[in-house]
Amino acid sequence: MSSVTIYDVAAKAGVSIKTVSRVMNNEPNVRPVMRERVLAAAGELGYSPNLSARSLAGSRSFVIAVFVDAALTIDHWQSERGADYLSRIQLGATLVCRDAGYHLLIELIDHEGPQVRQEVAALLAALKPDGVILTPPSSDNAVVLELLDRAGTPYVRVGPERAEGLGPRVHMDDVAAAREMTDHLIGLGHKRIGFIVGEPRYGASQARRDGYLEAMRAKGLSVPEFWVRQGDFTFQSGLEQAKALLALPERPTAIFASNDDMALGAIAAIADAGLMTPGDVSVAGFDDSPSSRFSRPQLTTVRQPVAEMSSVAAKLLIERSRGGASTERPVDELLPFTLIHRASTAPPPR
Amino acid sequence: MSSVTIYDVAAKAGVSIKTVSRVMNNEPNVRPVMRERVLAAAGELGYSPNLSARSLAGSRSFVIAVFVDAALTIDHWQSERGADYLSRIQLGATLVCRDAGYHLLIELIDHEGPQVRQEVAALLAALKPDGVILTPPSSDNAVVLELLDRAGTPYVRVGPERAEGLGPRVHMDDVAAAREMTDHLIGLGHKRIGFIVGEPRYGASQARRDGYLEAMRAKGLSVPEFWVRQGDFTFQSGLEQAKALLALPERPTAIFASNDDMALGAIAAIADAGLMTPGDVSVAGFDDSPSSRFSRPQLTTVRQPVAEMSSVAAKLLIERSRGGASTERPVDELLPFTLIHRASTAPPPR
DNA sequence: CTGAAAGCGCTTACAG
DNA sequence: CTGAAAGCGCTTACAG
Repeated sequence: MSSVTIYDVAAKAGVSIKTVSRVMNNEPNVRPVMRERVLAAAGELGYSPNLSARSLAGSRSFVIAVFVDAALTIDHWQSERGADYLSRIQLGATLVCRDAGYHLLIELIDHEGPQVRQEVAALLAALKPDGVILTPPSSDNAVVLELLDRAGTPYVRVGPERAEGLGPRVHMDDVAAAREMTDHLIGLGHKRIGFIVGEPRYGASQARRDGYLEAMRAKGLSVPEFWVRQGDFTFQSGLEQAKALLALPERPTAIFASNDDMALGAIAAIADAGLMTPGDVSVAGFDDSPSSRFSRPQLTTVRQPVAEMSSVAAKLLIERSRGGASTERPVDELLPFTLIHRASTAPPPR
Repeated sequence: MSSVTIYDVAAKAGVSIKTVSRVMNNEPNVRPVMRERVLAAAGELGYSPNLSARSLAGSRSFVIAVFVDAALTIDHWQSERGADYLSRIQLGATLVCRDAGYHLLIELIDHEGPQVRQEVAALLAALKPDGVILTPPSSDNAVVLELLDRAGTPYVRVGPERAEGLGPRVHMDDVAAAREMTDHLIGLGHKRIGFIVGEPRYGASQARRDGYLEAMRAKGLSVPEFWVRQGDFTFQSGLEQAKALLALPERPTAIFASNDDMALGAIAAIADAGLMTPGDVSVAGFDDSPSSRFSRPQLTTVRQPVAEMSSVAAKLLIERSRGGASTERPVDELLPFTLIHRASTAPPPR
């Protein structure tokens, strides 16, 4: 089917294509009468401007891209652990884009190896997105940032590990969140609190461990090395590391797993050991994932503003794409986390 | 930054832009020497063809769109139930698209109300995707199908409710899967098996109920009306409906919930009633969602080939986009499901 | 096997 | 407030 073009609308409305263009883009300097005529013609013909033509002729592509790490995402998907983080990123950004007439493209990027440079450069050249939302570990990747700068493509770093000076960022304070959760456990009376560290490729893993250590030290509680166990964000690793913690001569009365999947693994390990959560051992998680609510007991955890972060990122990029390089002040949005108190944490036994 | 165009490559290689175009598109009739020269020039300049220009000039856009229901998806996302189905659809299609140099666009469609027609038409006109993957309930939406046909946009219906004659489809047999799961329970010795129906807007809900009823009847087991409870695919509805089943004078010895979230709700209800799963009551689910593995006991469930369906759909569309309207035989791919036997089902007590 | 010309459907920059 | 011309970076259809 041959589609309706700007020429058809112009002919029907009896104006030039430039006037149609003005109306479609809400530009000023069109008499209301003209505007009405064009709108009517467009409506009758079912006209919708061709995105490729707009993109080629103009300076905007109406596309926002999200960069996610290919290996981690595929691994996450294929291990059937779900992809809650990516889902939330998508939710936040999609809704904003949709309202603004933009389209969201999720792009898998291979961050390891020498082909990053070429892959990202090709993507930017081919797509010419109006903006890119960078998720960890893209948010901190020097090559990606350099190529974006060089291409002049605006971007927002979501939840980056490294601080300012590297371009706009939207993030939350993982250190403070882990500290508050640890304080919550200490406040309940726990002194022996084990910690399960996450996948080292994510900067958040270190941040959460640091928050835990800070809180413990601030309260004068010593942290033997063997209380801090290396996990990888999977249920299985949570189960194994919790088992190791429970086997200690003086076993912890609480386990803080730095994500929910590992926390659920810890609860399973506690049950396997014939113990109760939280009666014998309290468990805290991090993420507020869907399964944190399905577990029994329901998990005490930290809600990250993931959808909010990507929503803010998308808004910033769309604003910028519309207004030209409007706000040149450095963007550094810190969004609040929330401690979700549920049933898996309680005072220690006795 | 001004980008590298086909003219730059042609100049550097000392050929016409048409030859560069031939090389970039792997077209025949280029001498190996020329090909090498062009490739070298393109490599040195870091050339990547502009997608908008290709799309505007040519007959392909290198974009595959996925239509998902806006209301259901937003609801799913915001209720923090995760979006496992969409994640799997994305996994399957993204990987295929990526390998083929295509881009995947997830588009939220409002299926209710009068604006569907305009919204979908505008989307197709603006994007001109090379193909559309329809997920339920888009797969069965008459307006969507009509507009796609009219626009001449190839599509594949994933998991449609209605049968042949409506365009290519890739699906699984929900009725057979529910029948087999019911047979599994009957085979364990259960005779009183309650069923929790899913959200009625999804065709799969009816299919699964039908499978359950067929299996029961085939074995000569009567199904009192109050054994079949209406849920809505949420944990909460599973909990409530299971509670109702457990309150029956002759309570069922098994509950078949037609998705995993409801099955987890049922397990919770059983625990709340001071009973054991599967010791007192067996529970079967449907979906093989991530949380089905995190639950205790782990859930016996049905694994749907969701990623495989979307992967097949993407392959079909890309093939078609490449080869012209190649295979004109009606596509009707039936993909196999798998019963996953885990710990939540066992013989009835006694 | 290779290339010159025309055109895809818009926006930009300019003129009036 | 409105429009005619040029051009965005490719592919198509044709000629040689």
